[in-house]
Amino acid sequence: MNGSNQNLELEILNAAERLFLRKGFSLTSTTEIAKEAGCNQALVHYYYRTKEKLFTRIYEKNALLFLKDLLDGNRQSLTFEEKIREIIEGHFNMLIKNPQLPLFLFNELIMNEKRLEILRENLDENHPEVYRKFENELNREIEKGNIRQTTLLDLILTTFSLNVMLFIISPILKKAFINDETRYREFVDHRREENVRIILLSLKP
Amino acid sequence: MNGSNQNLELEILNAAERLFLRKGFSLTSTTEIAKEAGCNQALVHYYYRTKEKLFTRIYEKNALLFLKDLLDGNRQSLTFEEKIREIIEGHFNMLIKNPQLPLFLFNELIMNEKRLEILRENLDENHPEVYRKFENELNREIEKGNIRQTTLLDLILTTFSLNVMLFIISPILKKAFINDETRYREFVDHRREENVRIILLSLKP
DNA sequence: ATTATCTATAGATCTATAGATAATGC
DNA sequence: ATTATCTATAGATCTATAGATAATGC
Repeated sequence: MNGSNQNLELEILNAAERLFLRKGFSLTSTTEIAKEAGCNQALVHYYYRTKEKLFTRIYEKNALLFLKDLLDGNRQSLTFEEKIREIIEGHFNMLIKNPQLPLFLFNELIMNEKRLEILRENLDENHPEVYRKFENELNREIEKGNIRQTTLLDLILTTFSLNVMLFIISPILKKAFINDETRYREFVDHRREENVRIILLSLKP
Repeated sequence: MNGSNQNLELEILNAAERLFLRKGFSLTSTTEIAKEAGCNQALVHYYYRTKEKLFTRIYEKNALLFLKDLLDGNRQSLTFEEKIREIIEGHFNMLIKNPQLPLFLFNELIMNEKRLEILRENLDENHPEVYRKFENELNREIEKGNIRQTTLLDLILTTFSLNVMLFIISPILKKAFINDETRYREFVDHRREENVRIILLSLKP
């Protein structure tokens, strides 16, 4: 309903994104999307044909957002440890901007197996070289004895776990433990540092 | 459809639980529950009145299962470190038995704020003493200098994150990284040990 | 008599499309 | 002419209930 309607097609896409992210595919109706976009329900189908197609488009966009620059390695002349810190913090900060993203992606993936393909494609398309490059670096550091024996998968999973779960659990945190908005933000900052610390510690030989 | 129908009321509850856990509230219809239970759709409402009431009952049961003995401290004469290991592994093993639990609980919570109350009640009812007791122990260990300065919330969140995320992400893991079932189970065992290791390390002064 | 089970249906969605009308680009 | 927008509606759900029939407990 914002953006003064001069481009309804886009308005519908944005309305759909807001609603899908908040309530998921099955609880969001095209009627509701139309209402949120400020048009009638037929228009939603005129532009995007089916609810499924509209959803898939939004899911793809967000899967990309979630996976891109996960290991974005073009942070030049840093030590390996600094690089890891950058990656963890970068990922964490992306989550601050998009806190509903992980639950949305994981959940819709469970509800419809087709969506796994979208995630997988995005993984395949975007990263193989970046991955390989980072994995090589990791292995070099292990050989040098700077970090202990481990795998890229373990490192990614640990980072993912610590970073993502904070935001998945945040509704509970906010209402049951940290009701104050300022204290919540302080806690989030604290956890960013904590996660970096935990991961770096876990890599020590 | 199992259990040879002598108790349809229970059969319906079980069918509903299976479906709700797999597909969530909104994608599961009472018609489908009836079919899965091997009866007609009216019976579902006869026994449980509304879909919402039926769902709430199942949600409560699973919230309890998820939260109970999280810190169950009656593991007698162990050192604090051994106790922490027991807690982490106990939690992890509960997740192995109920891998769909976390995503189900978190997701339905987002979809309907009312469900937060159920989680909160379960937290309040079950734990205050156990929490306090464990927190005291934690603080004593900190004073003694055996572990570094930290809080119970941080410790719980870290444990939660590392343990739970593995199972949330496991569909992706299975289809995109570890296709072989045996290797997947090995990886799960490996992560249990890894999580214990990471958490214990993070507590060192 | 009471409880369990079934059939049938009202009423409320919701998605997708057909067909009419208005706006825009030549 | 073509594209955008609207109204109206078909057809497919789905939940909840009414009312009939079967099974069970005295």
